[in-house]
Amino acid sequence: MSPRTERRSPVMADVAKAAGVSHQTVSRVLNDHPNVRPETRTRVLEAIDELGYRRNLVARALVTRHSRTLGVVSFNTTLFGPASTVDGIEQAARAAGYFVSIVSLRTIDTAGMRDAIDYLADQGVDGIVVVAPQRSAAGAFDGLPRGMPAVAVEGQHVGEVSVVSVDQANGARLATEHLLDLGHETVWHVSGPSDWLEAEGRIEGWRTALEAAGRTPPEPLAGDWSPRSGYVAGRRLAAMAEQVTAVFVANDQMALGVLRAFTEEGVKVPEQISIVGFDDIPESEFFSPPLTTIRQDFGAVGRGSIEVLLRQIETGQACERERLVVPPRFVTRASTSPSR
Amino acid sequence: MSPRTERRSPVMADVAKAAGVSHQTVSRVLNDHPNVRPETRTRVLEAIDELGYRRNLVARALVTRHSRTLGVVSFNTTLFGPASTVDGIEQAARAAGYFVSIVSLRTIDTAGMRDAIDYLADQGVDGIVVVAPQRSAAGAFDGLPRGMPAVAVEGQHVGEVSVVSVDQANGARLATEHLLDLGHETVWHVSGPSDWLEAEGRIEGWRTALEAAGRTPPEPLAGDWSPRSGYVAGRRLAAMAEQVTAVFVANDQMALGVLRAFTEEGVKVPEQISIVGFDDIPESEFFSPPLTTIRQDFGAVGRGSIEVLLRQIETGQACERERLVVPPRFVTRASTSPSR
DNA sequence: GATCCTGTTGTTAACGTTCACAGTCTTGCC
DNA sequence: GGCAAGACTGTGAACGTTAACAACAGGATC
Repeated sequence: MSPRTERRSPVMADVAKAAGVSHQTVSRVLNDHPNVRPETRTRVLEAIDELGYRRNLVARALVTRHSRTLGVVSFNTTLFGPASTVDGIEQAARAAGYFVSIVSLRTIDTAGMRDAIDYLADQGVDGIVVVAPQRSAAGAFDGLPRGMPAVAVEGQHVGEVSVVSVDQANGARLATEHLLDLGHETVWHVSGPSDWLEAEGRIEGWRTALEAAGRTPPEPLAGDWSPRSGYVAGRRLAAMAEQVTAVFVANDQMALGVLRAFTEEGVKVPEQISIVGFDDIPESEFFSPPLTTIRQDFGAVGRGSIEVLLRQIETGQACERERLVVPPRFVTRASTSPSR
Repeated sequence: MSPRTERRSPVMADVAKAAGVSHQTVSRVLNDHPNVRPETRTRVLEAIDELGYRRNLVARALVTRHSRTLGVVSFNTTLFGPASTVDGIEQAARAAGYFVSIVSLRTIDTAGMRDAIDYLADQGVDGIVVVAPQRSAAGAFDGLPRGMPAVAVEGQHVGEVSVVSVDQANGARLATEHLLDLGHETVWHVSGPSDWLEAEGRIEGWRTALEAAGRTPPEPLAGDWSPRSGYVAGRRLAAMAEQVTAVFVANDQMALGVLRAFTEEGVKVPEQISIVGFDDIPESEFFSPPLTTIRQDFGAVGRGSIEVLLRQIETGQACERERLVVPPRFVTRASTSPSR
């Protein structure tokens, strides 16, 4: 093997020599500086093309102190919601010319979150998006390196960080009012786990809507987002089928479990009991019956978070905390009907 | 603001000065070199702690030519399968001390794949995992920078790259044989889109099993993985309910659509028609009826791909292409019954 | 007592880019 | 023709780390 055959990839100096200019001129061409003679520019471009030169972004990051990489800390990207949010983040970031480095946590706790943030900060990310849907994740931002731009998605508005989220309470209100409008006396609720902010918001919206209509909210049944927990709640609701005519379930997966329990117990939906879900996962339309639900625009949340974060990065982290709220949308299908 | 209050983060030289050693000794401590006196080591460690020093990984990457970052190119990480695979990849990579940079494509074509790979290569990743489930993605590896370690997940065994995948054909065989064992005369198939390798593998396994049993495979109904396409296929199958007693559907989402169509048409599952799905998504257990299906261990695929990739990276990309096959598992529930 | 090894430390030079500044060459204008 | 202003280009020094090598001590070996 001659050194020629296995030579390593060309650097800026090689291009410079090939084009008969200085490395700095090559740099200028690459960075679109105005003051380069068109003729010189094409000569450099040709040399780049011929040598197959690719700029070394690591070296660039070292001197500019910008890696053009964004960090994302998320929780269980296997779930539809987080997966869609992260997808939206990734698309938006790439469109803006940023790479995305992801850490997906198995469990949420302050320590794990901090480790994840540290890990990303070490890598030299320019900013961090934290999908922090749990109350217990709040402390994570204390460990943020000073001056590191950050955005919380579905998190609390604490400390200095901006927050992007869906208006959970409003979505829940929409669902509950829809059921009340159909003439139901009251609306039961299968909730998400208590330390999740989304679960809280939905409980709040549901409760508010009931109280505004002069009804006393029944005790919510607690689930954990999984179809199984919905199934368990569904069994309990089926046992009280005499008093229950309408249920607002905090997500579509649990709604599926509720539907399954009702089917097993011979409870007819929507004839006996009406159900509204939350999320609008792709499957919901094909449940039996097709599920009326509240759609969250996860993509918009992802895009919004990148928008806020980039504004922070590009304006030199002006620490004005923003709050971006994405409205949910009511999607009507066949799982609700007027009260008998 | 005095320069003291807004001083920037300390570098190795600062630690060295504080500990009264050279920066090289600090480097040695950080990299666990053997030849450092224990006393010196603790002194350095104390200085690091006191100054809150964090090593600059970008500078390190520049000189070592290793970024400890792995690139992942995937397709629509919103779907359960890809999302789970990517999650497995991320977990395994992080456990091995690697960052993960992700590009999620909207559509799969050779050009898009190449761009994605180039993009990641520019960033200086140490290796690339390509989730390339479509035939049309095959050409993407030609654009791979020479010497860049790479692994294809669910891809074809072409060129020089290693492949990690689930044994689709075997899973389909399991499903089909199960239905034949129940006494069904033949098994119909709702397939995935034709250019997907997984779809092909499942068709192949289904066909093989039927032929081995001396049956002539009926024409498969083509779907696109979505519940809606399953619904469309389901309507057609319901119209032929006289001849159809068993259906193998190429994924659980389409199976949901089929179930919905059957429900609308009054076709009873499993009494009239038995159904087997593929994937075992978390929802399947709560379909009506709960779906018998083939479980894919996406996590194992993700972990396996990282294992193969790291072996390639650490042994200096010895270009021996490996082939790792993850076996699927049959999960029996309530959507199948003996032939009437 | 000289020699050699080995453990420990320091010095200098990369890595490949951008930034700051200093040139040189036009061009236009008096 | 002289001169300033602008366009264009080059030179040197960062950025913060690791690699290569040199230097020095102290003990073992002959």
